[in-house]
Amino acid sequence: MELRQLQYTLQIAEERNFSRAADKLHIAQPSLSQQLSKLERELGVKLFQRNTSTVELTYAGASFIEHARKIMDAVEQLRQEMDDISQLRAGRVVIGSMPITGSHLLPYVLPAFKEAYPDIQVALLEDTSLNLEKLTAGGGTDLSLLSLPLQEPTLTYEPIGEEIIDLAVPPQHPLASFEASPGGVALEQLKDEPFIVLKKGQGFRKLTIDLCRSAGFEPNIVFESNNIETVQSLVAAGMGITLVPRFIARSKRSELIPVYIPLSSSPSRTLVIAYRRGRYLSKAAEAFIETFKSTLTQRYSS
Amino acid sequence: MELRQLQYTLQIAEERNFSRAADKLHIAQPSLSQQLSKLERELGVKLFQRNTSTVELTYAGASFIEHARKIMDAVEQLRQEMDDISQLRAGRVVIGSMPITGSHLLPYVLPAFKEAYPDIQVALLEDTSLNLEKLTAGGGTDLSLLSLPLQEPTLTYEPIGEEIIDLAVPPQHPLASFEASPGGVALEQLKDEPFIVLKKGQGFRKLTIDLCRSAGFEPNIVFESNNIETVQSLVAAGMGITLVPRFIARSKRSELIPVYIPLSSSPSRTLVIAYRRGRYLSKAAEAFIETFKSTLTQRYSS
DNA sequence: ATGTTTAATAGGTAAAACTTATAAAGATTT
DNA sequence: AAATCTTTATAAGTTTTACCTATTAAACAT
Repeated sequence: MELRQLQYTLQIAEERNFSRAADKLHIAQPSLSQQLSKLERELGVKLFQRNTSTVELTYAGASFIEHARKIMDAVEQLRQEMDDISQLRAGRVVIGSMPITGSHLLPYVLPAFKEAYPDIQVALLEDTSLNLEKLTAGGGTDLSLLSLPLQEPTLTYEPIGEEIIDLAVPPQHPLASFEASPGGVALEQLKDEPFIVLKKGQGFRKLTIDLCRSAGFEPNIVFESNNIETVQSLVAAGMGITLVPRFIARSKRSELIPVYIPLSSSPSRTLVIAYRRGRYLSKAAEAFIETFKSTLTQRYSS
Repeated sequence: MELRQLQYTLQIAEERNFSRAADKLHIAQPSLSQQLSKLERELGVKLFQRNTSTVELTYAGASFIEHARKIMDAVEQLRQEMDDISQLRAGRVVIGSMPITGSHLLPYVLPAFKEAYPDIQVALLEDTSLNLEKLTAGGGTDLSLLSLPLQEPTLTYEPIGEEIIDLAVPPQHPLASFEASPGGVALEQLKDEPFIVLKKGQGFRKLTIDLCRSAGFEPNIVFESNNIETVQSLVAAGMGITLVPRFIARSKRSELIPVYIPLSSSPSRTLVIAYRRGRYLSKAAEAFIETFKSTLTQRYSS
């Protein structure tokens, strides 16, 4: 039994005439006779009582078309669904992000994506960089927002932007006067300052420490937190200083606002969307990357 | 899209391995790869994320097999239904019969048929011979129980039995003494008797009159009824005499019982099952004819 | 490193679905 | 009543396609 045969049978039942049905099906009439005969032989049942003048359904035929209609409907539904997915009218992307990036970048990207592809589900998953890499490598997420360098060799990535890293100090701090300074502050000036940083496992902690080391000193860590917001609040309260990605500063609206000062060396981190090397990227995932890139350049390049 | 491809895809999804799936499908592995590729190309969607070591469903693939399973189930159901019909485990026969035959023959046939083919619906339709012929010729019934000769030329028939015609007289009638007589009574002896017959349109009325005429007299009709039972009751009550098909006499159990006497010429009528000439007979209808014949010979031939 | 197992590709064959041409049977028209 | 039109079925030939075997390329295990 073939779908073609179901379709042919339905058409014959509708037209009650082989020649007309064949025309509508864009095949020659003999093909139709052949296919129906073959089907009837296979089923062991006559579907139509026919002679040269009339074509009418048998009991078996009536039962057949009833079922056949349901089947063809289901096939049409399947086809429609596949078409929706390929046209990005449906789908699902699981995205992993670091808490820092997730809360400060995605709020701009997700609405744009939802508008462009309203029927694609987006699932969000926050974790530390290290865990995200493992998850993505194992297929737990389709994409992850990370910053270079990556540890997992099975991951590949697309860069989506450079993020300048600024210094954050308490308002009453001597360096606070450099806020508007075009040159900014040199990292070396911070070697005796008390540092507040993120806890281990978070990518940005490692970046902060690496920057200090490359400036020739080991940072004096006086406090650690899992939350970059907490870190900033502590800084604003005068507990110490820290480095922060610039994107985060902008969205800070709370009571305790530190002073953000550019660093003279303009250090930066590269944000990437990482995914499994060699793995097929779903169209939904591809669309997400595209939206992400265009949204960010639109927002931050100007 | 082909049913074959749905089946193949389901098998791959089950095995998550092309070679093993190909084995189970009894095809070579390259065929499976080809068919899946072709399907994916047609749909514009990758169904499986695969490399040499792993085969896993994509989002689209998961959605596909969900639909595909339903479709294959429906196809299986259709196949089963057609098989049931061809194996006579389902179907429907519409049978027409004359009131005489219907009430006296079918009660023996229908139970046997129901037992042999419990899931075939039987619809019964009683009418006069003439109307039945028209109905059957027009497709209103699949089969009709009639007696020869038929008027409609588009009908053909299968004989199912000869039915002897007896004379029925009141118990106090002079001829009643011939009840046990081996030779019976000659039709000619009835030429001055008052006849009670069926009304016009009923086949047996015509037969009765024709028999009298061929015996050389016109019957003296003193009463007419649509119902053979009424006719017999009137005879038993002494209102006149009549001719009756022998099968009917046997089932008479009421108060008013006429005396049945064989006729010396042993006239008979041929009962037939009639159906449209050249028309495809459903297996259910064929089965009914078969059951009818075997039931009657079993009952009356001994 | 080597051997094994995986899916994909290439080339050839056989099945089958399609085509055109024609026949047979009813219905319709002259 | 003969002829014509219209219907489905059959025959023969062509094209498409699903399949096979052989082979390749990549990943994994030993």
